[in-house]
Amino acid sequence: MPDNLILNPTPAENEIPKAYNPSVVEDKWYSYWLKYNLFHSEVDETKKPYTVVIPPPNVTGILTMGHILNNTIQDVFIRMKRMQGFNACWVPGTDHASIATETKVTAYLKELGINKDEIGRDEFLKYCWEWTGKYGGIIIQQLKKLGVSCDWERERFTMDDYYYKKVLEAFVQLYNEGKIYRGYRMVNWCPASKSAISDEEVNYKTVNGKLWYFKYRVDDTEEYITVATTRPETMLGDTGVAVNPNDDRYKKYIGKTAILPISDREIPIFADEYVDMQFGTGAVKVTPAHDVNDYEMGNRHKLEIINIFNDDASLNHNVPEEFRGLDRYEARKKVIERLEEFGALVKIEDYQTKIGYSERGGVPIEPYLSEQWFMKMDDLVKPALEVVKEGKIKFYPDHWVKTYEHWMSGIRDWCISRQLWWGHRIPVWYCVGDDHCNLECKNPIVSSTPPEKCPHCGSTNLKQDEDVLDTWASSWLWAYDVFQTEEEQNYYYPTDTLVTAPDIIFFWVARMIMAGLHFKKNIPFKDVYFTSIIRDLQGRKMSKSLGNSPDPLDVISEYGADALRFTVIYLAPLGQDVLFSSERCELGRNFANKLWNAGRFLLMNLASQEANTGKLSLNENLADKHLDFSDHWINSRLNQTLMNLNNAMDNFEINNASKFIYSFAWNDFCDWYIELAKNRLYADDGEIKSAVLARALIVFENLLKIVHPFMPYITEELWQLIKKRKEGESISVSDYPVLNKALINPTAEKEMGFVQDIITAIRNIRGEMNIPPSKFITAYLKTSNVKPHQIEYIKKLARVNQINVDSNIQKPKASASTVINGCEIYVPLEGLIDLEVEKNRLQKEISRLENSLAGIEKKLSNEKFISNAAKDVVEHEKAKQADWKNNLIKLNDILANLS
RNA sequence: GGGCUCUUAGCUCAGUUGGUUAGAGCGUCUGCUUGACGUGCAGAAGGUCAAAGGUUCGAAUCCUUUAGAGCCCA
Repeated sequence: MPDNLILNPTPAENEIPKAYNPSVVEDKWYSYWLKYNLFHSEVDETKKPYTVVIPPPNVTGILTMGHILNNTIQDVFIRMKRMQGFNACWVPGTDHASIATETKVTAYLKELGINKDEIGRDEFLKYCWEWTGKYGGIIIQQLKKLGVSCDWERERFTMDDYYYKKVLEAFVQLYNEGKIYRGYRMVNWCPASKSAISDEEVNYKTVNGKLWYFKYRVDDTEEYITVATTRPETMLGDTGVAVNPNDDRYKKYIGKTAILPISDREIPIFADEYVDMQFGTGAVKVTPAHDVNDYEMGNRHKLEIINIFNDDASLNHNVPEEFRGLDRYEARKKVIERLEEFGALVKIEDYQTKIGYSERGGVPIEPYLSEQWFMKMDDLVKPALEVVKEGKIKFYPDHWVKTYEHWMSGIRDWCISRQLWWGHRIPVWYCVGDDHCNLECKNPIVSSTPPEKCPHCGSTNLKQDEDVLDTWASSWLWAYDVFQTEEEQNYYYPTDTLVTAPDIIFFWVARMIMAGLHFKKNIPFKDVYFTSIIRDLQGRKMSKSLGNSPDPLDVISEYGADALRFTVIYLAPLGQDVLFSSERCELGRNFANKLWNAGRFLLMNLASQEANTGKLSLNENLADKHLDFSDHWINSRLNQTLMNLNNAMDNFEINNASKFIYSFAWNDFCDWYIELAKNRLYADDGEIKSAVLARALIVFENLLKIVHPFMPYITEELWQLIKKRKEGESISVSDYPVLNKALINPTAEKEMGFVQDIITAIRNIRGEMNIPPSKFITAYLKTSNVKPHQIEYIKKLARVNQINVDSNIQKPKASASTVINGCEIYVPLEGLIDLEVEKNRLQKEISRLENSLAGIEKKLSNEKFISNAAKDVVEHEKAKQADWKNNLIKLNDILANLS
């Protein structure tokens, strides 16, 4: 129990606005939290850490609704744990986003008429840093508006010196372990960014394309062999024609050569099992340099490999003059024209095909042969798969485990080099050499610091690899290298919860698990929460190009950060997409306003009490005095809510948690408890008044605390208003309410339920009979169960000025009636009652009861039910049957005597 | 083609291991300036739980099939 409540001297009734105004409150408290450094964490062996690392947004990106959801969820976890006494540490930061940033800077320079290649690497990187400096802070500032409680002293960037070094060291270690190698392979080439990309960065789309049929003349004959292709332009690089060895149509051509039109090249016709006899004509053109399958066939049959593309997918010098320099789609048209002229175009069919697009560049990728760095996946994958299978790392929702397993089982080596400049430059040097070079000088020199000379020949003429690492090959160390000392890593790692969007499960989550297990010999996090995807009301993904994404900052200024936070959580069930529009934030705004007004009501009473008593303090000891069933009931509801809330949070059902809180605050506390409390607050006994108010304030403070992780600003404001706090105190570091199961009180809940049912029943009659709220009525309760102290509440809330209770009461004439748990309720309505309306009302209730009873009687007359069902289920059904029967008899009686 | 998810009130969704008269928010209708709140209060209407079959004393819930929607991977 805290010290005596000291009245906040400031709030007079007229100073508390009727509606909550977030804009004046939010900035005030955010600066306050930062001023007192409430979100900073230091190693403290006496406290248990709770660690979260932010999924680092692109440094030059701007805040999206996805970030809002993601970061609100993280903040709910971290704030709750902080209040629960954990050493909560949330590390924020940003990602350099190699391709995305470089693309933006390149485009910007182009506008200025500057060509990246002309200014060179160093100059270009200066522009990148300038760009980062200019736009890099924006998303961080936006996040602060959301009210997130990150430890800003720990803000990290993947290009920070420390982190940069760690990325290189990881590369060197893996190289020395033989897990990184260089190879000339076919990769996914993005012609827009002129770089290789990984398999995961390719998105396949179904497009309506064509299938073109060409005929190539078979050498030394007048016969032709017809092939089908979706990519005519690649025929310029054809070096063979393949057929299935079992295909009788083509057996006679195997071993002969075909004459490639346009280029006039002689290419072999050969047999390979890979060829699908059903596809097209059963004969396929083979372009080893530009198709993965063709490449493999080319290797098997030692075909010539002719690369026909430049790095921007225009055609190179390996094609006839007239095609050189053409873009691949221009070239396609021209090839088709030429073939048609030669009479080699047989036919064109519509054909649906899947085309891989570069996630970043947005253009179709090109299978392209080039020298790249690869990381072997086999050894890294095995342990990473195990920890998830064994449940050491848990996914929420858990169906992602299957997706993860599926991907991990089919993963190929990871292409980690990118032909870009912005990023972690591959720590490999090559000896350019001089006269003293020997054979070993051909080996790359791999070192996290620049070598001074070639270890083999001593030459200082070294050249660093031009490429940078895939961004994910840096951010996969995020879970621990954001901590910069061994002590910190030992304390904060493994982290606890990762909250991230499911679309980066492979890019990032899987790779962090691999890195954590490999480099730190421990999992990077225990629980992974995969967020919903935010869509618009039509169910479309929010995207810039569609323009269907509201600017979160606009939403915040219109509705308030708390409203936005609460709304997205309330709307986002685990594993389910969310259909969002900013108007939906009315839900959160209204809830904030409800809390505000509940607080306002209590504060007004506090102020008036202060005026009456002249006392500056409210004795909180009175909170245990003059208790009645409604007090036991609200404590029961509070603790039941805490239990539900804890369970929901333990299972990462965060939106359920928000619903429990919402319903407790609105339905239990505001609609019933405060309304009931008014009776005693307006009574004459000063001590009772104080007791009720003190109690209500305690419940309210607990309510504020459980709302706080969801709505930090308004709860801080109210928490500061209801009681004088010391400078630097904050609800965000106050003690979280602890569940007291002993206060969950079935008796009080039952008693309250009965009172609520009676009140609702009378209100129902009032509504049906069109009795205006201003008119007070008389009611009769035929029962012996209603206790005197309940009657005052019923009178107040049902707007009844006189209640007569007796087990032998006679039904007054011309009254509306109903039966609640055996209690007959009569409302005399002389002159007001419409007999027909009343008859219908009763009849409706009777037939509803009859239906229910019929069902239950069928059940109970079934011997198998009696013998098979659990005892308590049978008992329960029997009790229901008795109750309903009783009610039904009474209702029928009332109906029969209606007059 | 393989895998995963979904289909419950007009809309968006809850519904724990099968056992309540299937719930909430929004929307709709009716009434209301009831000394916190009209961003509100009170009341009401609205559902054969996608379809069919099966298991069971009992199915929105478990199983099978079908139809439709979406996502991921090839």
